[in-house]
Amino acid sequence: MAAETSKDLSMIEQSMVPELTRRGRRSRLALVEAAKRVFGSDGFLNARVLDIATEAGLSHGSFYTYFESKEEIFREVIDAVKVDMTRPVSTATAQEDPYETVLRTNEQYVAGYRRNAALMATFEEVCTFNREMAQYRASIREEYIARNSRAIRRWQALGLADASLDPRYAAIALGAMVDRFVYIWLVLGEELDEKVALETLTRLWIQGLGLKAPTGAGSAAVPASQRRAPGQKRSSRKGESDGK
Amino acid sequence: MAAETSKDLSMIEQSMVPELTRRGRRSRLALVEAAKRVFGSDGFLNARVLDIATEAGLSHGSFYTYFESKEEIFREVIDAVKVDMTRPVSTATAQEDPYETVLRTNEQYVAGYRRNAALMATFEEVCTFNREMAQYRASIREEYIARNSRAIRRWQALGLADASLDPRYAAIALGAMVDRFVYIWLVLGEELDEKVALETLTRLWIQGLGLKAPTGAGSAAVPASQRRAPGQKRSSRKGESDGK
Amino acid sequence: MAAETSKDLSMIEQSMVPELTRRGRRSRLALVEAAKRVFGSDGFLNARVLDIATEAGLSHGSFYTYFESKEEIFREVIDAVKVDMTRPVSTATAQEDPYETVLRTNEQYVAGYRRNAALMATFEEVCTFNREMAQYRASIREEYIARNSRAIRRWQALGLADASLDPRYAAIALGAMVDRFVYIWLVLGEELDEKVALETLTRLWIQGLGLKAPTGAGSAAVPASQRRAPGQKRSSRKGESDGK
Amino acid sequence: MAAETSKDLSMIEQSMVPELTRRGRRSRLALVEAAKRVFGSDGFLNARVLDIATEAGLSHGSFYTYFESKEEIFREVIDAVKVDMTRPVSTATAQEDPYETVLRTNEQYVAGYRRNAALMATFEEVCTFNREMAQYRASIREEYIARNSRAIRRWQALGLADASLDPRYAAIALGAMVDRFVYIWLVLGEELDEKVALETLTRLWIQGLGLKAPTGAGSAAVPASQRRAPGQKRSSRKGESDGK
DNA sequence: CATGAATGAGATTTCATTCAT
DNA sequence: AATGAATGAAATCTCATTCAT
Repeated sequence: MAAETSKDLSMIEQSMVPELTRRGRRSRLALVEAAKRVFGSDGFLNARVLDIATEAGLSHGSFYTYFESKEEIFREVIDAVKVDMTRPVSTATAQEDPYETVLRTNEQYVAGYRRNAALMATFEEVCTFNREMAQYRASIREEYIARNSRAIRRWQALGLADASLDPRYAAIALGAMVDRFVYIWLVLGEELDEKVALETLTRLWIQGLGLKAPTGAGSAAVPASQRRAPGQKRSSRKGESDGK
Repeated sequence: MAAETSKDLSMIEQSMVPELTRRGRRSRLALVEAAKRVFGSDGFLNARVLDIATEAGLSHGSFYTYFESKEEIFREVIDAVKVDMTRPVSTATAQEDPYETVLRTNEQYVAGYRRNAALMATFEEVCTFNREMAQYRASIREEYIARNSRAIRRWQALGLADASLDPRYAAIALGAMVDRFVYIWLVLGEELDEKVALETLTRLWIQGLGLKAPTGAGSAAVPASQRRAPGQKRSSRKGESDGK
Repeated sequence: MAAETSKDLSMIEQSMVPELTRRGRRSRLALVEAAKRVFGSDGFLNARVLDIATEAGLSHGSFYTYFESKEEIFREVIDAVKVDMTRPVSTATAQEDPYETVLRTNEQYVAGYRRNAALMATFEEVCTFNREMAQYRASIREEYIARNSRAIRRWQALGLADASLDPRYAAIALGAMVDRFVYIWLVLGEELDEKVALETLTRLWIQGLGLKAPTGAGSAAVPASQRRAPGQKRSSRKGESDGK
Repeated sequence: MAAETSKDLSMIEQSMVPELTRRGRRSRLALVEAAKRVFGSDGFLNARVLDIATEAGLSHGSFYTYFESKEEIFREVIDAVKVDMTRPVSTATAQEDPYETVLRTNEQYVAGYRRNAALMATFEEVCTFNREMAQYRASIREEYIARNSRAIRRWQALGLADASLDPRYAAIALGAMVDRFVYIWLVLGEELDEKVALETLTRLWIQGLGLKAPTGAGSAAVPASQRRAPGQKRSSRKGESDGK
């Protein structure tokens, strides 16, 4: 579900990049931006250092002036994604009712995910075979879980939420629901209506916890025409291999 | 959530492997079994054809007598996984109440996932970069979605479930929840108690849809001692690269 | 000075090369022979795996079927050199007088060195920057030292040799003299007369230890015409870099 | 054996470096001193221009203001070593007897070698693959040979030395002995006692030529405890590769 | 003079797949 | 059928040297 601050991987990086000239900083930045594009469209495995350098308008050897490896620049890219995803968009009013709170949070998560969908796909890719990235993602997930656990516990204490639910387990499950739903939608290309998607997720979340959702006025009615046959439509990804 | 039959990828294979001597069939089978072990412990990228052949007690080159590529044998392995996951364990009594129905289905899904956790991890890995596998998984997902959509629509028609929910969207979301939760648990190694996990998933599912769950008698209380700090513990996977 | 048996590096190798077909053995042998030629003419640093494979009539990837690295095949080449250098040419009659003994030994050493001069040069090259090779050479040297120390001690015990000399120090020094003299001669290309060279080395050795050398009948007289200005003439080495 | 003056390589350099400001001269000197340290500890191949510049407190690019290449600065370093090795330490009394003369010379050689052992190791390294350096070393060796040949011829003329020896061959051999002995000792790390080492070398030299050495009073007796198992111990060299 | 960014040649190594026996 | 030898594409990374500021 929601997003929050955490210790970034970038701390290490940032302390090591101080002494660069203006030109150097420009080149480094160009590499990072190029890496976002290349990783976003080719995935991690298919991305070549040469592609990134070329895309940045640099020679391939220059890459190594700024980064030690493809992994290192990927960490930096992902770190930027994380920062972007967790930027405190709306200073949510704490007084809102649970449904509104969850809805706002989901809206922000979707907005952030949408901005970074291609890179999130690549992040998932890397997490399947790279231990360090998997751990980084686990730490991000843990933040979400901790935050949501606290919210659930609070609602339980107020007698609003189902007390028989284990807050941590519920937080893991509901976080998984939102995260995976959005992945299916924005990465795998399942065509879904944003309004309906958000209302569905939020209502399931709220009702699942035993909280009260607003009566479904005109909420979730969707024209049948918007439903299509499933299947992957990752139009944003070019140059895919067939899995050598 | 639940599992069901579908057109297997294996159909193509099976029609192409008729003329095999007894010895040939034994070798082919040995390769598939070896591939399960190797893919399960090394992932797809790190698995080498040589390893599979050796594990099967065959020479390197013999592999290509039976399979055209690493992808092909992987498809066959995954197909076997799918068959195992969808085997109609309990012929569920249709009269059961929704909570029991969903609980049974989730139990079966977890049991199946547990039997194939290592290969499911590898399946996820491959789906991140291989279009064909991603589509295959999408088709499997679609079966689950279709089936669950129907169940939800039925419950809505009976006045049992929240009519304001779009059945397809809800089915996608709840399916994503179960699938991802189990992945976090059985693949990423989040240590969770099985009973609590199943009860949590089922209750969120049922209540999310506005159905009635049994009052949480002794259901979801978990000793705090069972909760641990998160983080990946995929002990079953050896030889992982760092993602070079 | 002299040569002798020792534990070869080859032991490890040989136990790992048993299961090769006739064709495989032929290829492997071709690689070793090619490596001798390439290392001999290009040195170690300038030799490329590709050159060796090509010289052996194989593709460059095939090299790695038989050897893990340039280092590994070099070890094998050097091991063959060592075996060739230490082959027990003449089972020297123990009764010979010291001068004759030393002369025979030096003759054999020179003969062996001459057969392997190009590779000895490369061996020296590698020993300057590779610890393992340096240690291997040190172990070979130690054999020579041990053997010569014993001989010197024996002669001292018989009252034939200067008792005030430390046998080990003398063995190191005299071994260094022969080894380096031959290197200057056969590797660096100092043009010297073989007969004079051997007599000079032997006489210095014998007299240095205080032993009796035969009166220099017609021994060491060399026409002045045979003496030329020094300077490197390593005609056998092509493709030398200028030390990039 | 001994050391002496010769035509330096540096002549060329010096004539090309006249127009340097005070600051320029300081930078250039800093580079040479830095190069001595870096070449001494890393060898030639492993030494990077970047390391030298950094060690000198200069930027990477500035190196090329003063030197055209790594080779060029190495030549200058080696030239300084040569000058240091051949500095006329003791104004030897010509009247001394041969043993004393040789002993003094060897003492000086050892002292010089000891001051420059790390760089002498690197010099040897470079000579194995760089023609120019090999020739430079050959020219230095030739000086030693010429000088010692003359000495031997003088002693033969005086009836002191074995007339059957060819002076040049003997000079080459005895020079090789001293040079290589000292290399084994000071570069390869063979642990030896200085006094015994010098007496052994000198006695072998003198007696080898048929000259009279002083009766070995307390000369070459060494406590057995000082003798250790051989093997390379080049503790002064860090960052050695394994010869990739 | 100094700087440090940019260049690019070059070599190693892996492994899926093909092929000759 | 089985074997295992042969192939070669591909990608990473290093570092001496050049160059623009």
